[in-house]
Amino acid sequence: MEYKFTDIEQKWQQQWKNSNTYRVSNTSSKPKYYVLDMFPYPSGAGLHVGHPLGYIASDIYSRYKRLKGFNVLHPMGFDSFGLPAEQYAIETGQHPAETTQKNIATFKSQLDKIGFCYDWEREVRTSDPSYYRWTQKIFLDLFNSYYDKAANKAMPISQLLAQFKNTGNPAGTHYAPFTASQWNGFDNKTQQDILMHFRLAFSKYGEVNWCEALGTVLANDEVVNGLSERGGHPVVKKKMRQWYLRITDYADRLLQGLETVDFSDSMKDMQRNWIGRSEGAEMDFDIKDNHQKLRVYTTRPDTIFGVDFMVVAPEHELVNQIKSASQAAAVDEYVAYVKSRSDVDRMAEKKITGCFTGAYAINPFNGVEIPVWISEYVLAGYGTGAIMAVPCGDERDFKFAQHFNIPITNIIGQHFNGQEANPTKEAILENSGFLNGLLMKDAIGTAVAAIEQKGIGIKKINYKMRDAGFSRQRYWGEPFPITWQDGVAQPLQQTNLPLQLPHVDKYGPGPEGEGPLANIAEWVNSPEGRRETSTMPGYAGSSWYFLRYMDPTNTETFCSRSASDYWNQVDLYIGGTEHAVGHLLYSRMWTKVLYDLGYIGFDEPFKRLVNQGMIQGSSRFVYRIAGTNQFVSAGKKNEYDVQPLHVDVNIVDGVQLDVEAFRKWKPEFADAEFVFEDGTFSLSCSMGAVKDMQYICGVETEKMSKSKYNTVNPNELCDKYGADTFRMYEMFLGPVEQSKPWDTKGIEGVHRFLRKLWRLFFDELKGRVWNNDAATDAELKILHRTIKKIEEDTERFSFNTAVSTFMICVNELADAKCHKKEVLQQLLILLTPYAPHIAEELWSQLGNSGSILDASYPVLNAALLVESSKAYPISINGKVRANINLALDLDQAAVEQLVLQHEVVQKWLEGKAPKKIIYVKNKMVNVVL
RNA sequence: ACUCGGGUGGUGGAACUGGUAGACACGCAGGACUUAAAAUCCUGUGCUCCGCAACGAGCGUGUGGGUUCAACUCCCAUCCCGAGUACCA
Repeated sequence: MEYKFTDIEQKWQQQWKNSNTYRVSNTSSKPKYYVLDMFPYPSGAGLHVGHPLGYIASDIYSRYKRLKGFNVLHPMGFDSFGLPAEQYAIETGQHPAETTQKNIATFKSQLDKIGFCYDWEREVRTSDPSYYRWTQKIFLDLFNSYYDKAANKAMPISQLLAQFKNTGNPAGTHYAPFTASQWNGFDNKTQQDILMHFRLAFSKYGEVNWCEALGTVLANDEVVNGLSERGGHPVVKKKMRQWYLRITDYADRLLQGLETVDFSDSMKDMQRNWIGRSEGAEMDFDIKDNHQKLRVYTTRPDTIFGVDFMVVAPEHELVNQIKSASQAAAVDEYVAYVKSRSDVDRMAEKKITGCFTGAYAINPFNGVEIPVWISEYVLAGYGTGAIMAVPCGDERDFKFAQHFNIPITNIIGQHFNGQEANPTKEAILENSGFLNGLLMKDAIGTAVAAIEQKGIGIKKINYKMRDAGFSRQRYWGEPFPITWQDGVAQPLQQTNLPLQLPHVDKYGPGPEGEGPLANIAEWVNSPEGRRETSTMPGYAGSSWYFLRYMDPTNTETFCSRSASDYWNQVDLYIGGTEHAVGHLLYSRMWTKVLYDLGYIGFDEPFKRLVNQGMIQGSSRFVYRIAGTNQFVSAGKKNEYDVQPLHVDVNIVDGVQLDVEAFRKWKPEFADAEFVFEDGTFSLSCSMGAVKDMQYICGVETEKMSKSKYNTVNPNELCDKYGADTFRMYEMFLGPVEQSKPWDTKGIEGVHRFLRKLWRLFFDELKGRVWNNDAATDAELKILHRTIKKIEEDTERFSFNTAVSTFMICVNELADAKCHKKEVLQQLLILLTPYAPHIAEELWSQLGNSGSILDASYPVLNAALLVESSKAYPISINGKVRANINLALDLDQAAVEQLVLQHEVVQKWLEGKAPKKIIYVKNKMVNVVL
């Protein structure tokens, strides 16, 4: 009986489906465990071998946890709203709903082929109205909430409204103060406009990243180097009315929350950098001969006496009010120049530019007059849009001063060499008035105190992170449940949700930069007013999907409190690093809001995050002699004028090209001729493969993509070797977290292992070979060593070494000719998470009924691993020279005595006594001469 | 430039708290079975040297130094690769 993996896998996949093996209940006496994959965007290309890496890892862990007695939630769904589907729709004339439907079907069939244990009854799709009605509902919650700074949490906006009515807005908030009577005197529009400044989801005119080619606004993290992340189109700044999420109010909690979760250091670091918290002070400088004050932000108030000039962002509103008559023309010209420069220009050439405004600020501590400049290196959007420049301590300020010949004041003595700025905090201050003699890092506090005491500034914390843009001028996304009446946003009643996306035939942009929805008059003009025509961004639906899996069919709420209380946080979340600052920050924020509003009982969504590495493609090249249909082997390519062409990796064995397959690959290569590695030449006529005539391809590691012909379809590997082999091979390739190029070559080794395992049970000739004999101690030792190692490896996500452990175990059992059920049965349970199909099959062949997933996990008998004595290496001065057999219960003194009697040790000692003998229990003995 | 990872055989990678570096697998070489192939099995495989051989010696984890009886592992310096951020005051 041989290992017929195709039959076995089909049989069990069907069996699992029929008996609902993977259905999960929300009521169980078992402890819960929630394993989640970042759900995929169902693109038209289907899965390639890179995608399932994380899914296999999570599947292994889920099955392992289930065997260990947990009630495991392991769902899957689709992030099915988004730009590519819409782009594809425009290109092919199909509706995104149709293509999405088709793509999801392909994805699901591919996933099922690998044998994942998803509970498909919990599947979610973000583009389903039954799903996005809740995305819209949560949006309304965001819209109807504000961040209460005192309580440090989100509260219903009705509370704020009551406060405005009764006591007004006190001084010190981000909005100008007003009294209750003032508030009550405002008309509705004014009141609503003010409330808009507090809502967590709010609308305002703002500079946005506008991408002309895509016809939409992009979030900061969707823009890379001034180009769109998708497609690489230029992005410009544009003023538009947009929706935003007030994520900046959560900056501190997003930062603090990182302390409570188990993410990798680099992941936490990326989030910290993105949030970009900095502590400093804001202070006002009087402008000479002018009533204006210039407010700057600095993290180094200790350097206040080293300020040689001020720099204001060119867009700053103060510029026009303070520029002197003589400098006005130059300032206007410079501002025009800056406006003409796009982000791409700025990135490409960073040169020092600027213009003196003619105005002077007064240093409040010594009355010195400081020239005020404008320059594009100061950003309008950060801090106050103005800085105090300290050239001896800041590199950019220094270069600016040098470029414009501004004299530099040295306040750090020898620490400043005049050649470059020194940003140290360890210097003793000089030329610094009341700060003289203080260490800079101590002077920061002193300076802030003085600033606050003078009433010219306050301590201030700033963040790099901006509020998140939340609207897109696109069709394929969630419509906003908002209508506009006389410039006031009106939320839709919750009972009217979902607000369904209308069907359109044309996806072209609407007028004035609006989205395609603006073209549908009957939709835009609703009885309640004019509908919002933009849609929500891709991250809306993915910010809360992990909650919906807990209670996927609830029609009363997005997720009942009892369900979210039971499943609680995602215990293990697996996905790529590319979502470090996008999805992960947004979903963390949404979770905090839902927690603040009392919908859920936890404020961090993901307890532990594991980032799987990217599997890159390993491309193969053939070299065509320019202008001919002749191809040169890699080793000879330098002798000709060649043009490298990507060749399908699936017709290359390692690096050796299958010449016949190549001729059949594309019609243009049908009569290709070859110059082989040994220099021999082939004729175009078909000829049998001659052994020594090898065509060697070039190799390069690149991103996996169809156009590079380096994609490998998991379906084909499953057909050829079986899903179990495929799963184990993906794991065997290396650590899950590591990126690595795909190489199909080694898959044979894993396949051989599974066949060898099969032969422990069945022999091709003899048939059944497993038996019911009692296992020997030696055999049980092999088993229990494996139990121990597999458990350790699985727990710490070291799946590659776990696969090795299985191989060693099977090799040892085969060598020992051990075919005993007592041992094999336990081994199968260990193997189940990794190779579920073959484990199920052999489990039932051994005469067990029911799924192996309901078997009890083997218990380690540690006593079986203990040896009575052990061979220890003896090293002399760190170098191993001999071995000695020692009983395990010996103490240091007894070991020393035995070691000294050892003939090799005596030879080295030459009659002298050793300095000391080190005995590391269970490891080794070292003699120091 | 800054921050975070990472450099181990021909290749992918093991070595968990410092304790016999190179597990396991691929590849390669040789052999058995076979008319032959496939499949399977066995042996060898870091480098260098000595020898017919058993055996033995030396060198080896990017590079240079240090701590230690003992370093892939810890410390200092330096080079290279990858990821992220990019005028954030």
